[in-house]
Amino acid sequence: MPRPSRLPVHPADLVLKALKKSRKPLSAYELLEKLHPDGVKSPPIVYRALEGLMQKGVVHKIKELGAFVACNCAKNHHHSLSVLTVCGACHKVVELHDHAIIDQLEALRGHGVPLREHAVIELPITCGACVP
Amino acid sequence: MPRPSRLPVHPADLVLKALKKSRKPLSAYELLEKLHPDGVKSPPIVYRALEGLMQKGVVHKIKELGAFVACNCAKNHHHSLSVLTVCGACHKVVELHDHAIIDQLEALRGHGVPLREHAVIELPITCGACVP
DNA sequence: TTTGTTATGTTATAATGTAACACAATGGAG
DNA sequence: CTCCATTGTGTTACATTATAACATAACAAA
Repeated sequence: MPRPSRLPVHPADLVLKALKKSRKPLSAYELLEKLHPDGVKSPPIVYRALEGLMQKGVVHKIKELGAFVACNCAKNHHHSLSVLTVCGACHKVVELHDHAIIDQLEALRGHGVPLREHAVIELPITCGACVP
Repeated sequence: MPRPSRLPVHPADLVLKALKKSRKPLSAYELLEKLHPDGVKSPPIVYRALEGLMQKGVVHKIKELGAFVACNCAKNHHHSLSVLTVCGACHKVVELHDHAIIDQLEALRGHGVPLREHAVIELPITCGACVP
C-alpha cells in the first residue's frame, strides 16, 4: 500500500492559522493535536513548519514556555526585533509594541550587542493579576 | 537493605562548584554525569539544587540552551537583574556587566514592566566569531 | 523517461523536566 | 527520652519537548 501523499494544505499554513486562532501560546504537541484532523501526524512536521515561520518572523518562540505564538502586529509590518513579556505565574504572554521600549532595545546594536535578525527578547515578569 | 543515606556534601554545593569550574553552560544532565562520582544519581536532585541556587540568584538558567551558568560577578554583589548574550551559532554565553545597559533595562520597571526578582534577560546574538 | 535536488513524511529516539512516593533528619510536645 | 509532625533528601517512573535518520514524493533539467 502506498504511503499517504502530501497534505492538501501546506503544514505551515495550518500551523500559522492555528496559532492565530489561539489566544495563548501553543506547544508543538498542542499544535499536533489540533491539526491531527488535518492530517498532521508527527512532530517533525510541526517543528519544521514552525522553523520556517520563525525565520520569516511571523511566529515567535517563547523559550520560557517551550511554546509558540503568532506575531500579532499590524499585517506585513515586519520588524527585526520582538519584545514580549512572560508572566512566570500565569504564563500569559504579551507582545509589546511600545516604540520607546523597542527602540531602546534596538539601540543595543549600537552598543556592541549584535542582536540576531528576528530576535525575540523575553522579559520575565510577574503580571498585575499574579502579584499577591 | 537500607537505602543510601544522604550525601556528605549538600547537592547544591556540588552543583555550584561544578558550574563555577565550567567555562560553558552545563545542562542538568551534564551536571548529573559530572557529579555521579560524588553520589548524585538522579535528575530531581540536580534540578532541586538548581532551583535553590537560582532563587538565590547565584545561578542563571539559559532558556535558549536548556543549560545553567554560575553568576560570574564580583562575589556577594547580588543584583536583581542579569543580562546575558547568547550566540545562536556557537552557543557562547556572556554575562554583561555594563551598567549603561543593565540600568536601562532595570528602567523598564518604571515603564510598566514588572520584571521578576532575579530576572534573567537573554539577548539573542550572533557573536563576532560566528558572522560569515 | 531518467536523474538529481529539494521538500515532505514516518519511525524511533534523544534531551529536558517533573510527579509521586519513601525514607531520613530534625525538632518540639508530652 | 519517646513520639509524632514537619521538612528535606533520595528514588523510580513518567511527561514533555525536540531531533536524528531515513524513505518517499514532487518537480525541474537534461
